[in-house]
Amino acid sequence: MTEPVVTRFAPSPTGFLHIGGGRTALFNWLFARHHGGKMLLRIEDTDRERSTAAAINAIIDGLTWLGLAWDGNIVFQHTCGERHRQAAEQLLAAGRAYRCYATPEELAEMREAARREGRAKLYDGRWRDRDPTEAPPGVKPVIRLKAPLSGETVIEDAVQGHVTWQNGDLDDLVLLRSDGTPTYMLAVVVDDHDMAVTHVIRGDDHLTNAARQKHIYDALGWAVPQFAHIPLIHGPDGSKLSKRHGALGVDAYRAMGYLPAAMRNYLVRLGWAHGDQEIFTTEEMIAAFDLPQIGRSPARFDFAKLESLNGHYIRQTPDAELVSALVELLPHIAGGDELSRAMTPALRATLTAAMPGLKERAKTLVELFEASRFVWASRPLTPDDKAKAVLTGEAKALLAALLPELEALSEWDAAGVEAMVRTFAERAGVKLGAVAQPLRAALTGRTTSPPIFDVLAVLGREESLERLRDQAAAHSAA
RNA sequence: GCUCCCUUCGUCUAGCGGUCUAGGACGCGGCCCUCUCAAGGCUGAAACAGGGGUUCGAUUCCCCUAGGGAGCGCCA
Repeated sequence: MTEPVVTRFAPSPTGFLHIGGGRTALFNWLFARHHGGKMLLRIEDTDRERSTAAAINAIIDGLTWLGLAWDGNIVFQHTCGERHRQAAEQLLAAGRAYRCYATPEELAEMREAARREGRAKLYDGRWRDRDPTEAPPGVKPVIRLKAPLSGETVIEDAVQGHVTWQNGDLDDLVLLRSDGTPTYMLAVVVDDHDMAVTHVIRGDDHLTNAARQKHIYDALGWAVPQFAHIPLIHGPDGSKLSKRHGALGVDAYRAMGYLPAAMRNYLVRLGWAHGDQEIFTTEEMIAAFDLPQIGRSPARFDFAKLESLNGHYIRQTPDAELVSALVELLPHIAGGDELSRAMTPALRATLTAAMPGLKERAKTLVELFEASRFVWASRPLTPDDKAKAVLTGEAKALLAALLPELEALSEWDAAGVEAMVRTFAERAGVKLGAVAQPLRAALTGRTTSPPIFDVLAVLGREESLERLRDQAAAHSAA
C-alpha cells in the first residue's frame, strides 16, 4: 500500500498572493487531488512585522478566488516556535549541531574572503569543534548544523531529476538565531515533517535550499519528502516576474476581469502540457496532471494567450452567471459604480438578455462592462467620434425615413425588425450596412456592438424608438 | 565571483533514437462568412542556439562553448 499524498502550499504573507504562488498552489492542489490526497496550507509568518492580518487575508482571498481549497486548518508557522527550538536542542544534544559565537563582523570578513578566493562556502566552521568554554562572555550564540564536510548531497527531484552538490560547497547553516528564534531552513523542515508532507512542490528558487534542508532531515533522522521544484514564471523579457512587469498579485488579475477558470487553465499550461490539449476543465486537469510532464525551463508570461483563453471562458459562461461575475467586479472597475447605482432587477434582466451578443466579443469582464454601456446608458446618448462620423446627413435622412416604419411595427423582435429593415433598405436602394451602421451609431453611440437587430430587441421598442427620436430631434435642430 | 538549473516557431508547448517534408495553441498575414466588431471555418509565414562526439541513424543520449535563469543572510 502506498502512503497517502500530502502536499502543502506555504506562502509568506507579503500583501497579496503572487501569481507565481498561485501557480504553485494550483500544482500542489492538482497533484493532491489527482492522487486523492490532501493539500495543506501553511502561512510562513515567522517575520512578525510583515505578517499582518490583511496580508494573510490576501492569500486566503486569492486562493479562494482561484478555487483552490486547502484541507484542514491553516498552520501558522509562528505558533510552532517552541517545537522548532526543541528540534535544534535535540540536534545540539546529539552532537549534530553546535553553538557558534562568530560576530557579524567576522561573518562579513569570511563572506568577503570566500568571494575573493572564489569559494562557495561562506562560513569557515571556526566554532564547529571548538571547546564551548572558549566562548566569549556576553555573546549570545546561534546554533549551527554540523553539515557533512565531504561527499555529495543528491536530491532526486521529480521535476529536475538528480541534482548533485559537493558537500564541500555547502556550509553549516544557522538553525536557531541568537535570540532563540528558528530560521526558515529549520522551520520548513520541522513543519513539513510534522505535517506529514509527502511531496514538496515549490518554485525552483528553492532548489539550492533543498540540499541544505536535506542535511537537516538527515541529522534529525527523518525521511526526506519527494521534492518537485517547478520552474519560475518569467516576465515577457525573460527575467523573474517582478513589480516592473506589472501585475504580480492574483487580485490584480481579478480586477482586470479575468475569470478563475481561465487563470487556472492558463497557469496550468505554463510549464506543463498534456499532448496537444489546450482547454481543460478542472476535472480534466485533475485527471491529467502529474509531475513528470512538468518542464524544466522557465515560462514567460503572455497576456495575449491569457486573454484568448479568458475570452473562451467568457463565451462559455452562462449569461446569468456572467452578469453576477460582472456585478461583483463592478466596485473594482473604473466607472463601475455608475452601473452599480443604476442596477435594478429589470436592468439585470436586460443585461442578461444582452449577454449572448456581448460575451461573444469580450476578452475580459472589463471589456464586457465597457461593451454593455449602451444597455444602461441614459438618453440622450453622446456618440463617440467614430459614431458621429457615421451619422452623415444622408445617414440621418435614412434614419428619419426609417423611424415611422419602425413605429408602425406591431411585433418587436430581432427577426421581425430585421425583415422590416431589410425590406426598407432594398426599397431605398442601399445596402443593409448603409442602414445598419447609422442605426448602430444612433442606438449605441458606437460603431461596434452586438448585431444591430439584437440590440434593438434587447433595448426594447420604447427605448429604441426614443433613442432614434433623440437622433431625429438633434437632426432637425441642426 | 561561486553553486545549481535551463535552451524546439515571437510566446506557451508536443516530441521521450528512425513515425520530423518537426505537430498543436496564442499572436501575425490571407481568404470565406458578414449590418460593425467579434466568434467560427479554411489557409500562409514562423523553431530543433553553435560545435564536437556516441550510433547504421540524432530534435531526442554524452561533452564543450555561447546565451539565459535562480540561489548564495542570525530574509522567507
